Formats: sequence, structure tokens, C-alpha cells
Amino acid sequence: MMITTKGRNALKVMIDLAQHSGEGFVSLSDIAERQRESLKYLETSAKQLSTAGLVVSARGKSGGYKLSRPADEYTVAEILLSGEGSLAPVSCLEEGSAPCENAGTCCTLPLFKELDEVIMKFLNSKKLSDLA
Amino acid sequence: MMITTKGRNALKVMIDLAQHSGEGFVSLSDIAERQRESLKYLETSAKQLSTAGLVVSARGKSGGYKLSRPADEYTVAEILLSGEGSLAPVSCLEEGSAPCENAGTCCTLPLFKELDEVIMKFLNSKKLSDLA
DNA sequence: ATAATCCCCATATAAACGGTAGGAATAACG
DNA sequence: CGTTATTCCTACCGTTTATATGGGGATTAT
Repeated sequence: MMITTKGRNALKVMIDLAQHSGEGFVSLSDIAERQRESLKYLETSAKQLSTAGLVVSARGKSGGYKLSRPADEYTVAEILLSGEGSLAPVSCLEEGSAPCENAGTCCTLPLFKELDEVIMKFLNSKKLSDLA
Repeated sequence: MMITTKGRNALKVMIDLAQHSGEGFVSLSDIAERQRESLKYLETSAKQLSTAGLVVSARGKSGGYKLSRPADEYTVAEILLSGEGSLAPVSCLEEGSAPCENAGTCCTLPLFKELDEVIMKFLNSKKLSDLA
């Protein structure tokens, strides 16, 4: 599986925020209820989105989250990346991973590089506003 | 990760067989040596390919495996599928999995269906003969 | 103060991943 | 018939990842 619940939850939070933009800060408990997800689990995704700068958070009563830019300026790729860390279809293409020692002679690597490009091209072409 | 060592090994076996077609049955130990993979681990991939009908096997001395069709009649997709079971980018699109109860209202499902199509279109367009 | 909210850290459970081990069945070959 | 090379079958095992859950601390509007 390339995209797990982490990425999907990140996306769900962002879609919900996009659908309720202009309402100030939206609390996670509201999002959890609408999206039928566990509040506790969504907290993880929301914090990652906040750390990545994709959303702005406000603590305390009547706090919550809101988008930091217009919805059409987010690509689906960057949202999923915030949840997943990597979207590479094979481990040898993950950034930060130990480079495969057979990379020079591997007969499959070029194929997977192409696949990665196809996937990223698609996910970069999709905007958050296309989903909300 | 969408494509693990299982799929990659299936592909490596097929590529090796394609490169040595016309030599009759090729033993797994030869393939393991050339591809620098464990014989024991490749056995799993080879058996799956055999069960799926992608290769023909012969037991006993001077046995081994060979392709059951010309190399240009295999898509990379079917080879990877034999190793992975599924290439779906999200679990809710895997065949045989319990259908997601929120499928009707899920705001992300259409996106992932599109992504799945993009991936499968690419992997179906690539032939084994392109890699060998 | 109080209640609502995000933030931080730790834990739990199950499944998947990446193999390994031992041996049975089969077939060629001398 | 015995040896050897091979696929086939079943089981196991340690590590990592996935999917969460729980408790409590920090912050802030009211």
C-alpha cells in the first residue's frame, strides 16, 4: 500500500478545512464528527499539517485549524507527503534511505523511476480545490 | 510502499528468463547467482509465477523455469500482480477486501480511483521485452 | 475559574515485510 | 538402482509498519 490512513486523514482534514474556509478556525472535534474519524487519530495528522506549514493552528477555546493559503494553491501531492513522508512506489527511491548497492546495474530501477514520475505528475496536477 | 521485494523479485526472475530464453529450462540457482538474490527467497516468487501460468516449470535434474509466451506478450502489470497480489494505491481499492462503509460519501475515493487507473495504464503499457 | 482546544509522549495490537529452514517429490543420468 | 539436481510444500521467526488509543499538559476565550 502506498497511501495509508495517515495520508488519507491528512487529505480529509484539508478537504474539510477547505469546505469550511471563511469560518475562522475549525476545531478538530468538528472535523472528526463530520468525517467520522477518531479525534485522537486526526490529531496526529493535523499536527503534521501544522508543522509542515500547510495549516495554521490556534490553541485554547474557540481555537482550531485553518488553511494557510487558498485551496487552489495546494497540490494533493504535498498534502499526502505531509502524512506519508514519502510517496515513492519502491523503497530504493525514498529520499534519505540508504542507496541500493545494486542501483547501477539494477534492471528494474529505471522502470520504477518512470512510475514514480507518472504518479507525482498526477498528484501534482490535482489541487485541493478539485476535491472540496 | 506499493511495490515490495516480492514484486521486484518476480520481475527479476522474468527478466532473467527473458534474457536466457531459447536455452531451455533455466534453474533458479543460476538466476539467484546472476541476480544476487537468495535462492530460497526466489523460490517463492518463482512458484507464484508458475501458479499464475506466467512461466512453465520442470522438476528434477536439469529442470527449471522458462517463459510460457514471447517476452513482448507480458505486461509489467501482470508480473508485479503475481508477486504483490494487488497494486492498488489504497486498501479500499483492493479486490477481495471488505468494501469501505463510507465509500458512498468518501471525498477521497474518486481521486484514488483515478490514481489507480493512471498507475495501471502505465504498468500495462510496459512489456517485459522493454526491460530485458 | 471553567471549558474547550491544541500539543506531547507513551503504549498496544495486529499485520506485513523480508527472509530462513527442513525436507518431500520428481526426474535425469550413470 | 543410487546419486544428484531441481522444484515444491509447510512452517517459522524477527523486525518494522500500520492503526490506532490513552493520559495528561499548555493555552486561551469567555
